[in-house]
This record gives sequence, C-alpha cells and structure tokens, in this order.
Amino acid sequence: MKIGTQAQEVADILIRDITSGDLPEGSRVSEPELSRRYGIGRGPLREAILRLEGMGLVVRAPHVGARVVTLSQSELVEIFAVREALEGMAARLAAKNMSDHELQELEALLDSHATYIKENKGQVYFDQQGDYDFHYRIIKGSHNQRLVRSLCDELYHLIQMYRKSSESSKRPEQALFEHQMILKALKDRDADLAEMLMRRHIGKARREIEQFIEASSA
Amino acid sequence: MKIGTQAQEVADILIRDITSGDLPEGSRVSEPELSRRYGIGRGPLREAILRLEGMGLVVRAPHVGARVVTLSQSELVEIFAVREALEGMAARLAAKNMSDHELQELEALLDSHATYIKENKGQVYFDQQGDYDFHYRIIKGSHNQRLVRSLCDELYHLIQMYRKSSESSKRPEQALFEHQMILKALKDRDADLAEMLMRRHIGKARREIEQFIEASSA
DNA sequence: ACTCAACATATTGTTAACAATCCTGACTTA
DNA sequence: TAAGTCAGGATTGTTAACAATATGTTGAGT
Repeated sequence: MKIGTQAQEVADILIRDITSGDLPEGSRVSEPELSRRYGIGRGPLREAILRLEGMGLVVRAPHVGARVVTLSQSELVEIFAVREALEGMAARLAAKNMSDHELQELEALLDSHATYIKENKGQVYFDQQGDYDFHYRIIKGSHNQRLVRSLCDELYHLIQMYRKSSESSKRPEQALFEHQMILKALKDRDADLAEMLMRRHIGKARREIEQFIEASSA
Repeated sequence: MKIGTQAQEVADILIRDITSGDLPEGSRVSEPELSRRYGIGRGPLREAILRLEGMGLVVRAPHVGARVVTLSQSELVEIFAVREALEGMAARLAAKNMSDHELQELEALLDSHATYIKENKGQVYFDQQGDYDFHYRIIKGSHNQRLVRSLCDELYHLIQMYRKSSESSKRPEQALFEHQMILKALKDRDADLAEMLMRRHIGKARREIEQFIEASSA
C-alpha cells in the first residue's frame, strides 16, 4: 500500500468531495473543522487547501479563510473558452502524435458508446462519463504533458463541478456523431480538421451557456 | 504600505529570484536555509513553496524537498504549444472585447517601439520587455480573467526563466512588423485573422526551438 | 428603531519543537 | 578494489501552542 503524505491524501479527498457536490459551491472550508473530521493537524490540511487553491477549486482571502469556488455563468463561459483553445490544440497534436494502438482503443470506446446509446436511450450519467473518457484520451494522445496537466488536473475538476450546466448530454446521438467525426480526422492524421472539429464541438457547449445567460438576463 | 501575509511576500521574492536567474534552474530550495535568510518560520515558507509548485516554477518530491524546475528543450516546446493555443484565443477575444482606448494605448506602445528600434538598433533587453508588454496588453484585452491568470501568472514566469532560449530578439524589426499586423487585425475587429497571426507569431519562436533541438541532437 | 463603537469569540497566520524519512560517508566483506 | 551495509546528520512532515486579524454581538447614544 503506497501511501503518500497526509496532505496529498486529504487533498484528493477534498477534490472528490467538491467535484461530487458533497462540499457544495460557496461552502466554507474551515481548517479546525476539517482538521477534526480527518484527524490530522492543521499543517497538512493547509497544504491541501493550498493545492486546491492552485487548481482554482477554492478561493482564499487573507485572515478570512477558504471557500469552495462559486462560478458565475460568465466565468463558466471563460473556462470553456480556455478549454476550447487547449483541447483544440490537443486534438491538433493528437493527430500527429497518437499511436495506432491509441487510435484503435479510441475507436473501440466509441463503438461501445454507439451500442450503449442504441440499447439504452439517453442514459445521462454514462454519456457524461463516456464523453469525459473520449476527451481524456485525446488529451493524453497529444503527448504534451503540460496540456494534460492543465486540462485533466485543473480545468476538468471545475467543469465536473458544474456538469449540471453541461447541456450537451441532452443529445447523446449528436455528441457521438461529432466524436466519430473527430476520430476520423485523427485517423486521417488531419491536424487542421481535428482541431477545427474539436473547437466546434466544445464551442457548441459554450454557446449553450451563453444563450442561457442571455435568456435569464432578458 | 499594504502588507499581505509573509507567505505571499516571500513567494513574490522567490518568483523574482527564480525568474531573474538569481536562483538558477535545478538548485535546491531548502526550507531551513531560506527560513534563516528571510527571518521567517518554515510555515509561511512552505506555503510560498507550495504556490511556486502550483505555478510549475519548482518541483517537489516527498521527503526530499523542492528544486527549481529544469525544463528540457522538449518541455519548452510543450509550453510554447500551450502558449500558442491560449494567446491565439486571447487575440481572438481581444478583437471582440478590447476597448478603443485600449487599442489606442497599444498603438502608442508600438509607435514607441518603432522609434526606439530606429534610434537604438538591437537593444536586446528593451525588445524583450517591449515584446512582453505587447503580449500582456492583448491578453488583458481578452477580458477573460482565467486566460489572464493562466498566461500572465503561470506560463510567463516559466518563459521568462528561459528567455535566453527565446531567439526572436535577434530580429526586432521583424517582430515589430508582426506586432503591427496583429494590431491592424485587432483594430479591424477581425477575430479570425488576429488569432491566426498571433499563433504564427508564437509558432515561429516554437519552431526555432524545435530546430535547435534537431541541430543539437544531430 | 437605527447606527456606531467596543468587546468577545473564533479563525487564520506564525512559530517552535517533535517524529519520520532520506542522503552521506565510513566501515565491512567478498 | 568494488559493492553492500549501517550508523550519523540533516531535512522534510507533522503537531501543538501562541499571536494577529476578522466576524458577530452587545450596548450606548441619537
């Protein structure tokens, strides 16, 4: 049983608790309380909170403390703009760098999605998890470690917090088709097309949020 | 004199010391030593080091300690790929969101660069600082706070560490002309062109590094 | 009734000491 | 001589106590 430091363990626990909604947005992250709950000192706990702050999962104010981040819808749009840029580049690099084996695995993943959607129309959770798997593999396929870290270790936690705002799951067939088109571009090693398709795919989700803002502000 | 916490102060000092080369790459970041040097306890110092780790300026190994990061040239290429994606998006958003006043200031900045380059051929330091100012203003002009944070607070510190590898300063006239073309696209509110020009501008620096790798490995 | 000031409380910021782990160097042995 | 082993020292990880600051409450005054 490989055990890291207490700080790393509690940081992972906190990430799970926040992304799962157990610690809801805006709730206080109190050092004494969590210290008692997890039975550790405040030192490692502070270290964990510091790491979460670096990921943008919590915001800290001096002498006031930490709260789970609360993203406005416009801030969510900002995140999707960053995601569009980074994942577009990931797709571009993946078209060059993904191995044939990685491409085969990606194809198998999409095949399983296709059969699942046919059998079980509109199961939301699976689609969200499946969508994540697809994007995750392409990011890894870029073979750019910094891209992987920025997206998987930072942005995706935030997006997962607000997955209720991600409306793309309403049309799983449409999303699947877009995924298949991206896969085709990757197999053709067409970097330009892969980037463009990925950006449109993500931009669609962004525009849905933007429209929602306009609708609610009108 | 607004004074933050000791941790923030020493973090800023460490950032300066690293980016200026005072703490060279790969050197140890010892807690007792720095604790004595700055006359503070190890607690705030650890907090500062944690923040630097989040920025990627230092790497930490459990029970071993922190060292100033050492980037291989291939890792530097990875960073430039991320920068290309993010600053391209920044230019796209800036074309939409920059105010007329911001555009005027940017134009004035480029004018001062032009006269400076004419009068004082090839002053390297100024060109690097000026190049940074130009990019910084466009990033801010995107009015996307997350983009600003990712680029200015994280990536740019790393790039500044390795500014010796940034060979674009060899041709300040060429860089200035590319800047002027980007400005023109921004003034025309041509988002597509602004993004494309910015990506090519940054991609040029990336390719120079890639070529250097090929040359040194051959 | 409302505002403002002082106080009490709790939380964060900081320090110093203790425990656990790793690196160094000398010593042993094949 | 070279490799392995085992202390010794130093550094990081962790804890607990102390100091500084912010929040919330109480009370006086208008």
